[in-house]
Amino acid sequence: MRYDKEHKTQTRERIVRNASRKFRAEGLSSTGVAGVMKSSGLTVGGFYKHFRSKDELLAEAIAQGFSESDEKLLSALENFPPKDRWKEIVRWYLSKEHCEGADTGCPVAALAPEISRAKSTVRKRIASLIHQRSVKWAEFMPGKTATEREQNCFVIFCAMVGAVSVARILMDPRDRERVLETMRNYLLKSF
Amino acid sequence: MRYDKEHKTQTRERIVRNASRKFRAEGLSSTGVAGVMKSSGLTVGGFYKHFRSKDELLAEAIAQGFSESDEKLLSALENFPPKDRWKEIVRWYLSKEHCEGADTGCPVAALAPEISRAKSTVRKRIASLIHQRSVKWAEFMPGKTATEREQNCFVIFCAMVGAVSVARILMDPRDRERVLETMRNYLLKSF
DNA sequence: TGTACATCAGTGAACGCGCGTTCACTGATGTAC
DNA sequence: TGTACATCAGTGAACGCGCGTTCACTGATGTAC
Repeated sequence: MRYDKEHKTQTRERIVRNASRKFRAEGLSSTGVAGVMKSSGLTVGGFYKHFRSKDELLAEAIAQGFSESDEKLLSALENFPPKDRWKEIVRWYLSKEHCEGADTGCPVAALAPEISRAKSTVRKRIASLIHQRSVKWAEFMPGKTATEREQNCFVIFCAMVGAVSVARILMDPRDRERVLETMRNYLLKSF
Repeated sequence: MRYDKEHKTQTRERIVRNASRKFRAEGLSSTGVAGVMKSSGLTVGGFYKHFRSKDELLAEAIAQGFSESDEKLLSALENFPPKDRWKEIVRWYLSKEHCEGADTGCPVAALAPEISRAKSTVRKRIASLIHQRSVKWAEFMPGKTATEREQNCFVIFCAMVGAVSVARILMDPRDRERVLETMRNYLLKSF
């Protein structure tokens, strides 16, 4: 073979990583296959040596976005005592950095309505990822019982998704910060 | 003239109304000018007798979506005593009907991330509509002072946007209903 | 009252462009002899 | 050790298609004379 054994795997991962950012930054239908390949230093033709279709890339890129943003979050959480960890999730999710860095942030806040219009194979996979993450996050959440933590997890998660989605529409940075701050204060004092 | 004086205005309004639904149902970049004209019983060519560009239609269609869904909501509110009106807003926004009828529902829940990627002329106009509506809704919201009501309005609005956005991704109707119900119960008991 | 002309909402073909996908090809390497 | 061949990640041109936009045209009507 022309390249070492791991070369293809690495190229594929690079494509997925770049696609993941492009999708979150520019949206699902505005991001093209050619652009993704170019941003990975490749040409269009090679795409189908790695993926069967754009939809296959889509699903993997969003999955990558979940694990990427989760990894960043969960490793930052280690420095906090278990009881305060949910507060740290709230602070990170509703931070100026996350609001401004859609390309490296939560795929749900960046793409929710477009995902709900995607092919059901894609939708199904993302729905299951949301579920998985919700279970993972629930253990950090406030609440006495597991059910309570799970419910609070969904409430807090959805509330944050909405706040970031709305904040990102606003043009004035001060307006954006006000939306984030209002939600942050509210959530932190309510649980 | 070929048509009566009001004909052109009526046609334009019809195009905006149809576009408004199509945008909310299919997304901003997936909805084409030709499709909008066809759904209004017209052909592409005539579009530019009414609008300077797709972006001009976009802004007006989203504005139309706001006033349409607000009108429906506010008229339903008249049957409830002022103190309970915010609860009715929550019940409507988090209803199964609203979740399933994106095309006639709140444009923010249906389009937030795509709006935040739109041209700044469009974004600016929508941001101001969100602001206006927030002021209008605030008077129904719980809270002792105007500031408190305004803040609660943003918290409740964002939380609902997130819940509907997330619910719409899920494929199982029971999962969707669970997300909506959890948020509904939470908001109604928290203010 | 009758005729010629102006108006203008709407038509439908055409424009260049970018899309997702296909395909014959390249060329550096590993393998067989 | 040296040569011929197979492999296969990546290339780049081409495919049909739908997009936003333009434009010469139509044809029913109102207006001028």
